[in-house]
Amino acid sequence: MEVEATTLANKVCDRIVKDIITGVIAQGQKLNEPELARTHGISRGPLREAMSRIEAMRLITRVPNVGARVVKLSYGELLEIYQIRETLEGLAARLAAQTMSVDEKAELRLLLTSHHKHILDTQGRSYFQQEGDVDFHYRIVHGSKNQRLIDMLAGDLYQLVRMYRYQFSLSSNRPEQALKEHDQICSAIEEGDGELAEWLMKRHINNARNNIMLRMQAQSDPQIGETP
Amino acid sequence: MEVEATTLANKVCDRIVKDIITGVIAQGQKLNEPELARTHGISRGPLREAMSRIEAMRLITRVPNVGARVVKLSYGELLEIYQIRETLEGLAARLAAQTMSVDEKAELRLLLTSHHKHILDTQGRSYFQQEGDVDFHYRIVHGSKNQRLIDMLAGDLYQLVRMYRYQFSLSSNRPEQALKEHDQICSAIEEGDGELAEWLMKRHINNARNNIMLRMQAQSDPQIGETP
DNA sequence: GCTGGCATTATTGTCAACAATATTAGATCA
DNA sequence: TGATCTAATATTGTTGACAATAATGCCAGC
Repeated sequence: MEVEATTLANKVCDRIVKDIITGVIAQGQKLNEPELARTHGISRGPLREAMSRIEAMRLITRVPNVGARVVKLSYGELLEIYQIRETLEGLAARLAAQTMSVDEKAELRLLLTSHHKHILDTQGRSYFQQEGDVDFHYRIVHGSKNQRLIDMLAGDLYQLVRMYRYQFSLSSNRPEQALKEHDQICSAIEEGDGELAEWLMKRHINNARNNIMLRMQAQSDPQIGETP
Repeated sequence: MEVEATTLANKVCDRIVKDIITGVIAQGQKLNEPELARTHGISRGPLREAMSRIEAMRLITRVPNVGARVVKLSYGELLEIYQIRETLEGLAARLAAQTMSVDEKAELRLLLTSHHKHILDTQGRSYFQQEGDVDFHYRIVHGSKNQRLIDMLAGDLYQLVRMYRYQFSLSSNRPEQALKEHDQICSAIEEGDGELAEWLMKRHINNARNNIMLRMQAQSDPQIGETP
């Protein structure tokens, strides 16, 4: 695998994105250019380029002559994202069932067995299962072989999902159920049944959404909807 | 409508995007920063910001320390885009049927009648019908009220579609048929039948795709697939 | 005491020069 | 003649300073 050969703007971009996703830079917070530049030890030029990229993935919003702020997560936007993920990942599953090679299918199945073992080992501690979930979806998306679809799902959209998971602590509380659904999807893909894979994936994401919505309402998050 | 209050980078970004879409800057062409900056009468700073934005909408690709090139359109990528449009605009149609106000529905119907009149007037000259098609889809997308969906479809993806239409001269050669399909979709939306609207929209885009693919194969485009 | 306008400050937008990397041209050698 | 290394050139990446715009604080007037 290739290593470096990148630009300052790229590196700082990655670091800032990470800080936003993990909440080091809070929602709605203003980004001060000189300060940020100093923090990361670079000049404002590359920093602004990094910010342009972050703006493009909609993690910050920029107003000319005013500045940039981190986006605010909201219940409604999470709903929007899940609606889109449902259709798009459904498509990905259908394409994956049609185009994945036998090797790829075998690896996908292998991933599931390792998840199964992991759930048995940890008995419900679900943090790693969350990453496993990510992994499973990630592979199917890439299995679609549709580069633009891959970029959309594994790029910007996925960053947002990660941000919600981090900041709202939305790790799955139903790992066994999720794994069962993954298993069904995997089987459909193995059999090359695109229609079924699509339907199962859409239901899977819909279940995840309902689960998350219930829990978000339960904690009736105080940091949402304010205008400081 | 608000007017200016924007930045140099924004304006130049729009101009370059337009040049790329219309083919003034050709596919695969290298973008020379000093030259481009001079052409537009600005410095390299804002130009690079503009290029970052254009890169984000995937009209150019950038390699660190090497430079930026305009993307090359290909048969395969057009297929990818239409696959995505089919699912995403299908979703938009369903949501639109569920959430559009009576006023919005009335305006949509009005748009169709004006298109109908226009087709009768021009007797098949389809260029304006193409823009009309854009208009129709545009309104439905916005009628979905899903901001992220709107950004995805009316933003980057749509620019690409425009680029293909310009450079491959892919205006519709079946305006009457398209109008009929629009009419069906509009009716479904008026009745609030989301499922039907989604199904009709997907079929509509699928038809458009098949039509375009046939014509692209017919002209057996020479500029596709080369690696100069 | 509050509001409106003005001066000050801070922040963003833009520029031109410098540094680092890649590309090209030429020369040397097999 | 062809290939390879090297020097010259061009292009990209980065920096710090300057200009323009917005945010802040102060003062006068009601």
